Amino acid sequence: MNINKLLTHFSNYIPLNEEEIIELSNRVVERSIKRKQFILQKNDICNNYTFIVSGLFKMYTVDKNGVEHILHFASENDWICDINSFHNKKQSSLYIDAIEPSIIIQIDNSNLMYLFTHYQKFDRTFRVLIENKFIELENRILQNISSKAEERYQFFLEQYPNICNRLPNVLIASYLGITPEFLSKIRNIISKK
Amino acid sequence: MNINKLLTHFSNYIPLNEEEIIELSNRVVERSIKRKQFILQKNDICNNYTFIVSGLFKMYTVDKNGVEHILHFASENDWICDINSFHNKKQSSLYIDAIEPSIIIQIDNSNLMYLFTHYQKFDRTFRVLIENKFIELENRILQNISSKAEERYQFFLEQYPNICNRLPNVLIASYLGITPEFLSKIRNIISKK
DNA sequence: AAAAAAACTTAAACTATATTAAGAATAAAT
DNA sequence: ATTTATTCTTAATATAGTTTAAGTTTTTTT
Repeated sequence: MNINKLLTHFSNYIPLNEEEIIELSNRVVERSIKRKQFILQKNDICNNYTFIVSGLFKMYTVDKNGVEHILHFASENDWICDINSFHNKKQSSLYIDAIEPSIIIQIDNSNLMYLFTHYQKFDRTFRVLIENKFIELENRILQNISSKAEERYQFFLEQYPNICNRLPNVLIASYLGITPEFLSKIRNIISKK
Repeated sequence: MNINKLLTHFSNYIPLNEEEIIELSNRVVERSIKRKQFILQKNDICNNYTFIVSGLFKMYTVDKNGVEHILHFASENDWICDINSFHNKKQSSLYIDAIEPSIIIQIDNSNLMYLFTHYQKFDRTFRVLIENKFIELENRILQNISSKAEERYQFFLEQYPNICNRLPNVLIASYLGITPEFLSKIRNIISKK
């Protein structure tokens, strides 16, 4: 059962007891998502925290010229959510769609709030979860303000070995904030070293 | 009393009851910090969450060439902490020092853990705090991967009107990830518009 | 008030990255 | 299996940002 993958994930933070497992299981929904299917679109309110059982997603904006800028990738055992839209119930400016066919488990706003209110553990676990994501983002900012594109690319390959070979370079370039043409040039330079 | 500023800050999230106020008050320490004084240096373990009553701090790395890269500014009613070092008790790669003479209130790791364990409210409040900081960082990443330096500068001025005129341009440039010379050029271009 | 340190500006030469365009290679859909 | 769509590459030209260096202004320290 896919819910087990979620329970194992939680137990990496704080193990859940029987009651918490039941409460959680009753409040989540499993879905199967096709490649290119959206789970969030601009102007929607993001009403779910999404846990990825298997597959791969990208979260991005589209600028006035139609160019995508990728804020996050998320794959198995990770979460994806527009937290700003989710907590403040405001329209999202982001899209989330599947890069690979995926299986996800979602918990919606009211059910998550119920868990937060009735079981301290969830507040705690989601605090730690977001702290870890915050640390990741801090590192990414530091990279962006202090390193050239080539270093950022190398760092990306090292840091995300499990997803980098599942991604076309166009998407990696978008994540790094460079054009695909320039990434191609960088790859050429690296290969000659 | 400066502790009131911290209590008011908390009450913007969830008001504290009498007992919680007492517990909190007994577990924090107030300090006065001079300009240029460090509250965290590289290789130290960050043992405190720091609330700023008044003043202004910068948090940054120093690269191999001795150049500072500013990850965060933090001023009155804000928190500053190397969360990675704090939670994982590992050596920090960051510095935090005061740009202005400042008054701070600190809570150390063991006291914060005590509050987390005994009062759900703190877990909750710190979750929401970090969620908000996460959202800010997401916006900054989006800016960095999708905008030119001029736009990022204009956005910075709009988003932080309270601190931008207290900061020398050298530090703003470092935060934006550009050289001071180039920021000077940008400012010249803007002024001619 | 004077001296020292830090910040700001300008400009020329250089390097990193973007843009445009086109063809080749690969993957996805029918 | 074929077609269609997407991805990758190359190269020439353009723009964004850095480096170096020097002079000026402002702020801080003595």
